[in-house]
Amino acid sequence: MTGKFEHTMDAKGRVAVPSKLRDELGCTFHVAIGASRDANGEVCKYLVLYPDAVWQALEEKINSLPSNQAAQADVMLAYAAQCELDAQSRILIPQSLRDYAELGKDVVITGSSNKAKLWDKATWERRSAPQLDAGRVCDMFELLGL
Amino acid sequence: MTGKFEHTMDAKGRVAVPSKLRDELGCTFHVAIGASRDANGEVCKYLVLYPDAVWQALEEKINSLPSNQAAQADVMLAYAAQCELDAQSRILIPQSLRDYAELGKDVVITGSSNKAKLWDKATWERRSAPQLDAGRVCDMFELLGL
DNA sequence: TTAAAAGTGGGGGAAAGTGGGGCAAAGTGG
DNA sequence: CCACTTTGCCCCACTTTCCCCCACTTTTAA
Repeated sequence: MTGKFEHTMDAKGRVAVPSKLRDELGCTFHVAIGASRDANGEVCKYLVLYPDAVWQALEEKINSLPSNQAAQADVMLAYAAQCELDAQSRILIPQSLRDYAELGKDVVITGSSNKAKLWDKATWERRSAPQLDAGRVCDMFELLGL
Repeated sequence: MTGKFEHTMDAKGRVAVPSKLRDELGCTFHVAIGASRDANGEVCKYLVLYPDAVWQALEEKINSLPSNQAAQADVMLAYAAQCELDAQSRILIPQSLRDYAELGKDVVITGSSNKAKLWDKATWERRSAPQLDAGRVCDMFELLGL
C-alpha cells in the first residue's frame, strides 16, 4: 500500500477510506493505536489500519507477550476495533481512538506496505516536512545503498 | 475480541454486555476472578468473562493443578459463576465478585482476544493511562518486532 | 460535455444502554 | 409454621447512540 490521501473526518467520526487502498484493506479490517519516534527522538501518535490477515498475526504476537507486559497487551487490545465499510466506503473511528491520536477534522491517510496509517493532518505535517528536505532524502538513498 | 466500553453497573449489580462482544461471548458464559501485574510490579484485580469453550479448557487446567495448589483451585472455582444474559443483554455480577474486583458504579469492559475483562473504571484508568504514553506504545512495537 | 465514481454532510429510525417497579424464590428470625 | 427481609429476575419506560439512507459537491474518466 502506498500513497498519501487528505480526507476529512465528519462530526460523527467517520472517515472515507481512499479508493486506492480499499482493495488491499478489504471491507472489514482492524484499527489500532500506533506510535513511532523520529530521528530527534520525538514521538508521535497515529492509528493503524490492518487488513484482517495482518491483524491476526499481530494479535497472536500480543498474546505471546511475557506476563510482565500484560498491561501493554491489555491496552493494545482495548484500543483496537474491527471496522466495516459503510455504503459510502467510510469507517467509524471509535471515540477512544480519536482521542488517542488527537484527530481533528482534517486527517491524512498514508499507505505503509502491508497496512495503512491514519494521522491528524497537523501531526503528519510536523513529522513529514523535515524528511522532505533534499539532504535527508539523499542520506536515505545512501543508507539504502543506491 | 477487542475494544473498550464504558458502562454502568446499577444498584442491583447488573452490567450490560457491549453488543460488539455478544456474538463471541454467546448468551451463556462464565465470570471469574483475574489479576495481573503492571510494569511497576503493582497488581490490580478485575473480572474475566470466558466464552463457554474457553472456560471448559481453563477448568480442566485448574483440575490438573498439583495438590499443593488445591487452595488456589478451590478459590478460583468458588469465585466463578455461570451467567446468562437477561432480556436487556445484561448480566448480574454476584456480590462476592463485585467485592473482589471492587466494582463501583462506573465500570469498563475490554476485549482481550478470546475473552473479555471487566474493571472498575478507576482501576482501568490507573492501569491504562501510563501505557497510552506515546513512548510506551513505541516500546511495545519494538518489542513486537514491528 | 457528460457520465460515473469518490468524497462529504446530515436527518431519522432502530438498536443499545440505563434505571426502576414489582413479583417470586430463597433465606432469616421469631 | 408463619411473617419478614433479601436476592435474583422479568417487565416496562426512557434516553442516548449508532447506523442506514439520501442528497449534494467534487473529481476522474470517457
